[in-house]
Amino acid sequence: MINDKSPITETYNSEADFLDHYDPTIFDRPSTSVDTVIFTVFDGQLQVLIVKRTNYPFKNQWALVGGFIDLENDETLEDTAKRKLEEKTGVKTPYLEQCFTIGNKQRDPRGWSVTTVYFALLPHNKIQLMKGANEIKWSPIMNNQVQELLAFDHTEILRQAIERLRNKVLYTSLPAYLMAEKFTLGDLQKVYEIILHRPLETKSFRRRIAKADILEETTEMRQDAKRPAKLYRLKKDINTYFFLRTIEGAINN
Amino acid sequence: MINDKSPITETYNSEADFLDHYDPTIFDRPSTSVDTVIFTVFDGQLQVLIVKRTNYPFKNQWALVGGFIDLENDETLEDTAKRKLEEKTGVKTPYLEQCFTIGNKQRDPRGWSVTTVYFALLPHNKIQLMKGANEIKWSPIMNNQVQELLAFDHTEILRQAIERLRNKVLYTSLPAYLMAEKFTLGDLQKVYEIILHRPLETKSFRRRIAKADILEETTEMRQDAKRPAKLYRLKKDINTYFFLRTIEGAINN
DNA sequence: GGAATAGTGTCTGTAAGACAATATAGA
DNA sequence: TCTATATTGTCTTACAGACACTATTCC
Repeated sequence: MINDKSPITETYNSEADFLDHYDPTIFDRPSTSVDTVIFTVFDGQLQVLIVKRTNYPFKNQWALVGGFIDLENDETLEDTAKRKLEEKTGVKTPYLEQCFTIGNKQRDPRGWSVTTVYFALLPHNKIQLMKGANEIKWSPIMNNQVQELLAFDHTEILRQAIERLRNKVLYTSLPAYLMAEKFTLGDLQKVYEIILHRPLETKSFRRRIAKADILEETTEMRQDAKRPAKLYRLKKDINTYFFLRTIEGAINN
Repeated sequence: MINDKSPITETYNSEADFLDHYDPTIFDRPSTSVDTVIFTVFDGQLQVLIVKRTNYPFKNQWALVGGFIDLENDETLEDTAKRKLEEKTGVKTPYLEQCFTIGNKQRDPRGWSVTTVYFALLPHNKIQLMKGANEIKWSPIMNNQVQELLAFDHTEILRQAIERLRNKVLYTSLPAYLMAEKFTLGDLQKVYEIILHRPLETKSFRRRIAKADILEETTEMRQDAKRPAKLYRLKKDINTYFFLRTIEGAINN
């Protein structure tokens, strides 16, 4: 992998002159990819989208949705994430947030590799998984991991992404992005509880959501088994709300 | 920049077989770098370390401390950040946090480029800037920017890093990492105020710091002009403290 | 004593936690 | 009616904001 071309020794007259003679192969570069942890909630569990790899390395192992940057067609890193996400789910504009970047010598057997990890939140309803060449499925998260053995360091990436999500749910309205078009406050609370893995006080929860002012009532009610519940929908063009106080729960110690 | 080698069409017998024949030059890769926004506080101002570039592109312009990954010697991205930081400041283990990664087609005139941005917090005392081939200096931040015209998209990177720092200072003990060995509570409050750009309530501030339990008293006092103040020092092996409540200040709206 | 800075007392306000109480459906 | 879930009332607690007050130094 060591490049034996000689380093730049010439001097240039201007920025333009330099760029005219620029040789991108002089220095070796790490490989660069984007991986997206695509979360949804259903069956009472937080689930993550995984894909079976069809190529080496880690051929036939499950992995997070990701891939290399298309230098021709992707304008930005986020474009790469969105492109891959749309390829697999058909969804164009979900909640997408950059999480962190992992880069080191050992994570890829092919050598130095950098991956920027995003996480996406999708409502589960209406998502039709795009079955292309490879298998794809939702896998439930238990104990901060999926049952499948994941390729590369994806188990660790997943663990860190879950931690980030869980932490952020303590002080934001993020779970709203996991909901179907219409939902009840009970539904939303359930989603918070599934992610946080702990029951919340109903009264406090409703006070918080009311304060955030991110929902609007619909005229409809959900008629389930017992008392009907009012259906809400996320207001248009609403940003994630940041609460000034965190839900009680061990952040420190 | 388009690579004209043909893509992989052969099939391999095993992971090992694949790796034996792996050619890293098949696909073009973006350039990958690390930039670190090195903050300190002195003269009543938040300051950032900048270096004058000696090479193209942006020759002779000021820039954040950064550089390319040394694929041979750096094990991880953070190693790259630490190496560059030590080269410039001589400091080995400051507070260092990964901030975000920017990758797009236009940020570098040489083409697709990805940079992972870290921010570091250093106490100003005792730091001897390492004057190597190039000029280096602290530049005060006013209005979320420095006076110098920075290379690449570093002005924007700096802006975002400041935003991140400022936001985090509202609910953490981060500024403790900017302090000299011994300091008074007044000193610490001043640093909070400089970063937040607003005066804080002394009583509330002291309550918060006491709650965080990150400091220990020394027996010494600082004898300044008027009433002496008790000197504190950061406890050993203390983590950043996360407060459950944010200091009042517009996060939403 | 006066000025200046260090440090405390204490009242108010806001939102979270706890939990009891009430409301509305179907069986 | 009873049961289950939805929804509200309200008391307590924790901690931030406001601001007055006290303490300690030098002049």
